[in-house]
Amino acid sequence: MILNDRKIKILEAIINDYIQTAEPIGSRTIAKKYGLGISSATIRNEMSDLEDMGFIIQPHASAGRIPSDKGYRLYVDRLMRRRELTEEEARFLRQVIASNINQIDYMMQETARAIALLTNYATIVSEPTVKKTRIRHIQFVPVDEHSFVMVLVTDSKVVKNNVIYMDSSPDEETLQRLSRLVSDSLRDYALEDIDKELAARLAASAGKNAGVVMAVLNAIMDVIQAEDDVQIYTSGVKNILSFPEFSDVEKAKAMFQALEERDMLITLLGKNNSEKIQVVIGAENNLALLEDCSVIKANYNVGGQNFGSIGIIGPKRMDYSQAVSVLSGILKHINAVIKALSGG
Amino acid sequence: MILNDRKIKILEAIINDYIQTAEPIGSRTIAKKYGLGISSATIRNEMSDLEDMGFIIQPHASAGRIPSDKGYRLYVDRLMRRRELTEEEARFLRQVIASNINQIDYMMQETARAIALLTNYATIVSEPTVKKTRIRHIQFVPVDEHSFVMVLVTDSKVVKNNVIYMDSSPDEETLQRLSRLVSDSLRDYALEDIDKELAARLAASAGKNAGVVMAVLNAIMDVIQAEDDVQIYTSGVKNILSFPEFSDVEKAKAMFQALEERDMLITLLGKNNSEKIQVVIGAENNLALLEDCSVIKANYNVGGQNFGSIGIIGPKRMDYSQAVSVLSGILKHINAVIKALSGG
DNA sequence: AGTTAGCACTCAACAAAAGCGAGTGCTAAC
DNA sequence: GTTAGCACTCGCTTTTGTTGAGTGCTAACT
Repeated sequence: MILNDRKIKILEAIINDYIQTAEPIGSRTIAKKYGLGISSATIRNEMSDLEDMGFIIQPHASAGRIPSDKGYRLYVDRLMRRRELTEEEARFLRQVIASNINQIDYMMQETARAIALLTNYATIVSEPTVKKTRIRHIQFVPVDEHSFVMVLVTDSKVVKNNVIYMDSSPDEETLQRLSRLVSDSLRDYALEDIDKELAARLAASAGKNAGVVMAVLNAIMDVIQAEDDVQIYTSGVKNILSFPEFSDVEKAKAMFQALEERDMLITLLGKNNSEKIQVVIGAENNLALLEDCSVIKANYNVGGQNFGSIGIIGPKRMDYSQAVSVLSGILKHINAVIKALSGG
Repeated sequence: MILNDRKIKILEAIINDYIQTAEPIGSRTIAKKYGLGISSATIRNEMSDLEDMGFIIQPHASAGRIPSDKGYRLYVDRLMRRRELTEEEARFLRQVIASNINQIDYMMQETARAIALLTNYATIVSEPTVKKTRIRHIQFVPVDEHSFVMVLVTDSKVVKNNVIYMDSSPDEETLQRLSRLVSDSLRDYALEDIDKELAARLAASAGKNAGVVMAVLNAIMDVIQAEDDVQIYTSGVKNILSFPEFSDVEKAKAMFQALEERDMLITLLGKNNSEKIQVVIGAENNLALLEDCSVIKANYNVGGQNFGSIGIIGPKRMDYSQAVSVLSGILKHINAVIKALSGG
């Protein structure tokens, strides 16, 4: 059986309608609503074919049809019209990014928020670990008699700070001197390469300030530990409640639960270096808990090897077109900003 | 009519039962389940009195009774037994706080999380603004040719950092010198007192580095702006879905919406200097959207005048006893830690 | 006077039954 | 190849009963 033009038109009508209404649609309704110039009976025959070919499904005998995963796949790959962002949306995204360039982690959180706001879908963002990045600079800043701050800048320009408490914090001069010592000694070390042994060695060279140096290195190791893997931010999870497919509280709860499982989200965002936008439909993600969802995802580049990802999660009948547009729009901005900042 | 001992016992039974089951309870069930040594008919008479006195309500004619706000109030004020935290719970709280003393904002976020985890209620935490705090130290740390970090320490020991981008960032020596200049000039200034005029004056004194100084002061003003008011963190909002009173998706959605309204949460946490734990029951909070909820809240002290608040939000039939215990437990730890850290 | 058994009454909640209507597949005519 | 027509299906909504937990009242009992 061949997928002729008319079948495609009908399939398109079914999918568009279902995306809008979340209700199965029947032949008569298609005939009336979408003037295809053919009768409901003809549509009926074509729909029967489309079902045989696996593009649509009948949830139960006397109901209309809904798209299958395969149907959505066809739609996304060949039918969907990619729409442009409106000037307003583009401006909003630009603004969110521009006003958060000072801290990349914060920027990614805000990005997730902006996407969720714009699309009304849940959004997850992963931020790459700093483990593999190298130390560029360390500086100590006095706080009070008992504490000082260690500021750590990595070569991916991530800034971490950590307050270090001591019985008695060194004076400003000493801190300054130690800053230089530690900074010079550790420059270009990868964070993950700092271990107890190195710490001991460096502490020894600090003479009577060994305790301070030791505390600092412990703090650095804490940073690594805290970041164990990637950082995951979610936003707009509550949007799930708006979709009729989750109007059963139990289902909604399951979704919430799923979206709190770090491991699952990491799997979901996947690990690959593609810079393309990927669409994962329904069971394609191989996660039983999320088989009723689709994900639009893409990677963004943070200095060479380090990829973070952004994913938009919605029901399978999500507005793929919009989600793809928004995601591609935001990626453009992020990549531009990151490139510009990293002194390109 | 007098609230004699027997009435109180019955009221207590009603409330305890309702907290557990979320179902109205009738006289016969009380007689059977709570051996009070009187018949259901007697209980019936007493319940009729309790209803007249406004402590309980009949949701509809042929249903049992549920506690009214007034009933809960009596329960909280006079009947409730305050239970101790288990050793395990206490250990958990201690550990959460201890492992986050390095950054107070992060600590408060984690605290919210811990409470939500322990109680299964939604938790909100507010962190006081830094506007009124005074600058203690400012230090610049180089990042790359185009940027450096400004680290700002206030007298409440809050640390903020902000990446500053320039066409060409000064070299390390210059940064060091400027750090000292700016730090010395601004020490003891309240953040909110930094304005354009002061900025211009200081920039002028920096000679050819006026641009750098100006950028820094803009960044500081950004910090103030970003913090416009208080910072609010929420956690465990999804717990709401577990309560039968929100099993209707629309109601749940309304709650989610409400818990995203900053202004409402700020009102909810209120502003007062009491260090006591306060219980706000149902409509007492004067927020129509949250009239079906109760809040257990308390302030914690961050250096003198600055108060942040923690609030636990649940349905009116929440386990007040547990919530109060957890909150008082955590407050003890937080106050102890903060006092210890602030070099007391 | 306080307590209790007994009874008529109410009403939400559940379940079965009935009817509706959107949908299908098939057939026969165009 | 297309379409009108028709019998049939079956989930949804509405209706109608039925049940049972609960009440208030009365009369008898301690």
